[in-house]
Amino acid sequence: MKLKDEEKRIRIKNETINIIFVKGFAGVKMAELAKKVGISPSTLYVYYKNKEDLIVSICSELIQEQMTISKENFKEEFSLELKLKSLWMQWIHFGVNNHKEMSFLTQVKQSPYYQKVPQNIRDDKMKFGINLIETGKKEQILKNYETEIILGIIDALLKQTIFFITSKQLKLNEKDVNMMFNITWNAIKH
Amino acid sequence: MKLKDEEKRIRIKNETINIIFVKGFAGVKMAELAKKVGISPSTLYVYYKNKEDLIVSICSELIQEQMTISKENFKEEFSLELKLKSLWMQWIHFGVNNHKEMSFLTQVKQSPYYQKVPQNIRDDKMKFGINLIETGKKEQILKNYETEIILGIIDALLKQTIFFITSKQLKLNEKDVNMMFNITWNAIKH
Amino acid sequence: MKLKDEEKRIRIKNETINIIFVKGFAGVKMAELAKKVGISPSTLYVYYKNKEDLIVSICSELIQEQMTISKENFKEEFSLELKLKSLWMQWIHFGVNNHKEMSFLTQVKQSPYYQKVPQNIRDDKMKFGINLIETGKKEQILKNYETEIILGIIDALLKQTIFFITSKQLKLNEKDVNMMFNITWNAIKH
Amino acid sequence: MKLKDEEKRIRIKNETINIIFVKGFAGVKMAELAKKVGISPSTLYVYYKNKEDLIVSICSELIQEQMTISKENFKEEFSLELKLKSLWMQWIHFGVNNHKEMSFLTQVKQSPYYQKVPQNIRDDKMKFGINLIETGKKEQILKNYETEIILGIIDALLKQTIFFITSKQLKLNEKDVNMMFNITWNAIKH
DNA sequence: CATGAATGAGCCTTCATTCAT
DNA sequence: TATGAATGAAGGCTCATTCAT
Repeated sequence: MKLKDEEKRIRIKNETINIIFVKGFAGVKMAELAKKVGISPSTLYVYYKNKEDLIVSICSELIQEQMTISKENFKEEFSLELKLKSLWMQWIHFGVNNHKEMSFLTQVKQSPYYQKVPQNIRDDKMKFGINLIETGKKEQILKNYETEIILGIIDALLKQTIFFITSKQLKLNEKDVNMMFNITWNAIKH
Repeated sequence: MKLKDEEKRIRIKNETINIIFVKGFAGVKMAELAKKVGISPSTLYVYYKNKEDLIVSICSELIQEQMTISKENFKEEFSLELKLKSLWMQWIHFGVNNHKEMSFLTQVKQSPYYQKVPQNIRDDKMKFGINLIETGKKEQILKNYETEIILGIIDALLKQTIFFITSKQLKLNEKDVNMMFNITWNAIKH
Repeated sequence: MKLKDEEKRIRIKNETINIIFVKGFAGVKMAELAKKVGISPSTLYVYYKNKEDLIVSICSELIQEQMTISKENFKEEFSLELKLKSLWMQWIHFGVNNHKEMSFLTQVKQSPYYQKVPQNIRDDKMKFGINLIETGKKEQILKNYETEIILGIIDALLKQTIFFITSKQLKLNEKDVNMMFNITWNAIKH
Repeated sequence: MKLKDEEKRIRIKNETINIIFVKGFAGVKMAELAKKVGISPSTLYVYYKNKEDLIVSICSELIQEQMTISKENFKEEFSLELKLKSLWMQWIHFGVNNHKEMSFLTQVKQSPYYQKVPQNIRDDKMKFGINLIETGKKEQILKNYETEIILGIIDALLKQTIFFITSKQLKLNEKDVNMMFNITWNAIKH
């Protein structure tokens, strides 16, 4: 019984992400969402308090999934460059394999709903990277830029790489992805 | 006989941009917009056919303004690096001084309205940069990456720089902006 | 000066009739009418007090034109049958040559505007026919039905004949028109 | 879970017909209609997709009701004259007892909405009469006029009869209705 | 828990008419 | 007189949410 419910909740979540990917943020109509999931509109309200709760919950879950992945496969014995590269690759994989989810996050971040995502979740999101970078700066492996700047550069080039991969015109191979990482690394390393 | 007021059209435009900046894309309600401009809702329809026309027209105008600026102050005698840096600085200035307009464009691009912006306007937007880059590749000053990749790298780091400048926490000085250009230049130069 | 104005009034009238013929009664938008006439919407209000006045005035004028035509070519020395046939032919001609005007009248009669046409104009409309019929009944040439019934029968078959002529599928010749009159005459003659 | 209420749909239908009868075609305002039915305006959209659907659906239903009635009580063994008279009487009864519905149909037919009534429904409407008439022409009982002409004559006199009966001034008795049928029959019989 | 009908609040848009020149 | 901009009043429709079963 409990399992079945959880499965329905997941279907709602996936369908929401899908609709936003296809029709954009304004395309999420509760009635249409219900129809695609194959349930009644009012049943949505059994699983989520209201539309805001639906969007914010999914958003929070996605952020936390993203964080969890960062922590896995993290080898303490790697050099900073390798640690970062390993993270980079994981993020690329996550971004490419969860293209729709990334699109969802991008759109929610520009909407008023993002304000409602609990502060701690929004904060935690970057903590992992921040730690890594601050260590790198202390050990004088990374340039002494403000942490936000280094993070921003990584983030900008990472997202651009994912965009390249998922865009239909370009077909990036593994060498290209390495190249993009090298650009990033050269930009921030001492 | 009152004359249609170009100044009024501009006020509508600015107020629209302002509302989108403050409340996001879904916040544009024709009635509220009219109120802020100080006219009657129906008067909006004297200047713009409907909401879509309002958004799309403003978007088209902004893109064209942006292009016009690229063409000014373009010195044929400069080296490629200086040409690019000059463009870079202009774009930075434009982006920083037209922060709200940039936010408007970003949001429209993710909305279905962007499809309605005339194709030629959407195309022309990048032509200027494309020419510069292809010349640079021919002269072996730039790396032989696909043009879209070089453009994408420039675009990602440019936007990130503008974000740094306009974000409240960071206060980038001129040296920092130069630094961001150097990162970009190093990433694409041979 | 006066002439020019009158000519403009007539253009407004004709365009109104035309629009109703093409787009139906709901199609008369003051702004569109003005555009078709080639004047400004506000100029309409120089010639007609408001929309109701426009419709009602045109309607009244048309009814009176129709009446005037009945009186012309009326030969006192004709037999009743010939008088009626002569009227019948005139009405047919009027209806066919003023197809759009007839359509206008038909539509106005079913609209609330018709209530605003002065009672005396609405009454007078039929007086000519009424006199003829009452004389015919007295002289026992026509059946002794109530006058409204005889008038109604004539009216129904007359309009149907006009409809036949103006409908695209049927092409009535003169013989057919005579035939339709004979049907009518047989229906009412003693 | 409340069940969609067929009875409510019928109330909407009747109220629509009523409003058009009293206020004419332009008088149908969704909000007012809802008020008269005793529901919320948005509830109308549960039963009909939009205003056009409301009008067109009701129109189609009425046409089909009218056809169904023609088929009932049709005696194959009757002579053509009796068959026609039987139809005539049924149509008269229908027209008189469904005065408002007839007024609805008349008005819709002159509006652009009528174009949206499915072609097959519009076509079928007359098929019954057409068959009867063509048979009559073959058997040389009816005059050899074009079928449309015979149909038109019947239709014109039928509607006029209904108008006589429902008009307040005249009170037709059964004899008068017979008389009107005889006029019609004489007009078309050989 | 599940549902589909029902709704109120709100939005975009139209249009006859008036205003100001 | 002629005009085009300006507008208030209204109408159609949507949609998140609740009601009643």
